[in-house]
Parts: sequence; structure tokens; C-alpha cells
Amino acid sequence: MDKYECLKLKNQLCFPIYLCSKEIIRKYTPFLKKLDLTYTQYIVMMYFWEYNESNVKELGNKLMLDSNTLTPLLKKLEDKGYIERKRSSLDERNLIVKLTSKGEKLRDDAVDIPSSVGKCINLCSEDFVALYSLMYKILGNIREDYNE
Amino acid sequence: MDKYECLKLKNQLCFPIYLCSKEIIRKYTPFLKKLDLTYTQYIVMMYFWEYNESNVKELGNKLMLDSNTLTPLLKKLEDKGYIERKRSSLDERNLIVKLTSKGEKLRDDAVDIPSSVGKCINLCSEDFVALYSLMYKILGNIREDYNE
DNA sequence: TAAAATTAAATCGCATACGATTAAAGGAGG
DNA sequence: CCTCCTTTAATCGTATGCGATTTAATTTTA
Repeated sequence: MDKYECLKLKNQLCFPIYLCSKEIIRKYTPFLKKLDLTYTQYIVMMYFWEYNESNVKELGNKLMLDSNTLTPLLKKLEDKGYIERKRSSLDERNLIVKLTSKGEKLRDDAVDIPSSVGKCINLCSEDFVALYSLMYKILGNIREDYNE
Repeated sequence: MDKYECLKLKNQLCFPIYLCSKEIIRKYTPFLKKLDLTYTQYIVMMYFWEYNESNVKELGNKLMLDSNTLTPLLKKLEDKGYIERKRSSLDERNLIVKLTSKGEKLRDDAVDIPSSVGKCINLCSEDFVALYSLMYKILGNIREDYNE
């Protein structure tokens, strides 16, 4: 029995998760390119399609990203005309971010993407459900503060 | 029934996988810092602890990374003294990368990391196995060329 | 109420990722 | 032998990701 067995790549759980995340994102890329979005920008747009308006803090909680990543990303989305950034007049520390009408319209172009990528991943619904719940179980274990 | 339902974050599979990958890597960080490694550098070191020697192509196939990512990363590992880079004399196109003795010794410092992080993730063994096999199933579906 | 503590975003620096291109070496065919 | 094709790394440019610090606004507290 090799005492280094635990360090072999095939015995890692993190490694295939890391690969899956990257490869799934790679599958999104050609579809997102048509909308002039990167994957992270797409996640942010999904947030706003659902909630319409937010600030950096709230958005960051949901996406587990901080202002160091979000600030430049939101500026890019603003340059593309998909969102609007404005300081709150009630509390100047807060940056209000909201969809523009152009950003809203983009939703119709995105609506087929999940199923297109789903076909590439090609999991039966049992596997989908099992994987989904395992992912949220891990997230719950790692970040007890995270509420879906 | 909302026609945009499929675009909600909570209905995505990619999103929790993306989060899990990032958060698990975050859990590794404090342990890896003691070895002066980043997560990707750690994956590369695991490869070499297992196979001792390789070239950029082979390594990249296994890790699903290309020379654009690996070349600078391998130079950093060389600067740290963990690996050696040398052109093959048989075929000058190939870069032979191998562990140094310092890199080999590092393995002993890494051997407790998987279980330490495993405690944070805190999955029972059934969940571990289920998740592991789902991940490789997806990888097999996405990249039929990938052989573990 | 003025100084201290807290909060929210922005900024900085470094390390990936990765599509695309380039450069250099080796191999194939005329 | 020479040109074309392929292969392997390296390089380039853009976009995250994130620990750490800074800046500005607000709140707390002495």
C-alpha cells in the first residue's frame, strides 16, 4: 500500500470538479459569443434577468464574487449597454446596478442556451437531480452562510 | 409558467458546479500556501509526483490545459526549484519536464492535504463515490477523447 | 459632536484560463 | 535537397479570480 495513494489525481474529487467546471464553461462559450458575453458576464446577466436591480454586495453574495472581480466586469457590461451603474442617493456607498432595456431584450436571445448546452452535457434527469443536490450539499457544508 | 424559468440561477447545473469548483479551491489555498503552491501548481505537482517526468503536451492532455497556461506556470515551478525544464535532444520541439529532488521531497509535506480538505467538504463515502462517477460521466460525455 | 469603527466599492498585484497567432523543429513527398 | 505540412511550445491579448489594501461614506461611541 502506497502512502502517497491519496495524492494521485484519480483519487481526487476536486480535480474532476475543477475539470467539469472548466469544460462546461467551454461548452457555453460559442453560444455566449453570439450575445457578446463571457460565462461570468452571463451569470451576472442571469442574476439581473431574475432580480432586475441590485448592488455589488448583494450580487457578490449570490455569485460568491467580490468587488475586485465584479467592478471591472460590471463596467464592461455597462460599456456593452446591458446594465446601468449609479450610486444610491440614500447611501452613496452603494452602487445601484440595473438592467437597461437592451439588457432586458438580450434575455430572449439567451433563452435557448441552457437546453443547447444541456444536450452537450447529456445527463439523464436522475443524474441531473443527484448532481444538483450534491453540489448544493457541498456548498452548504463549505459555506454555512450560503442561502440559495 | 414563465418562459424564462430555464434562465433562473437556481435551475442551472453549471452554476453550482462553478461555485463548488471555486470554493473547494479556496479551501485548499491555506494549506497550499505553506508549500508555496497555488491550486493549479498543486495539480501539476500531483501529476509529477505520480509520473515523475513528462512534456507539456502530455501534461496538458491530462490536466486539460494548454501551453498558454502551462508554460508560465512551469517556469514558476522551476523558479521555486520544484521541477526542471529541458529540451529533448531527440526532438527539440519537446520540452522535458521532471521533478527535482526538492520537488520530490515536497510530496511528504502535501500528503495530509487531501484529508484536511476532505474534512471541510464533509461528504459521506456514498456521496463521494456518486459525485466522483457523475463528474467522470460528464467529462466522458463532453470530451470523448478524455481517457482517465 | 468629533474621533473611531464599520461598511461598500474600487484599486492593486499576481496567477490562472484560453482563443489565436507565431516560431521552431521534424517529417513527407516530389 | 527543397518546399509544404504537421507538431510542439511559446507568446499575445483579454477576462476572470482573489488576497490585500485603499478610499469614501456612514454609523457608532466616547
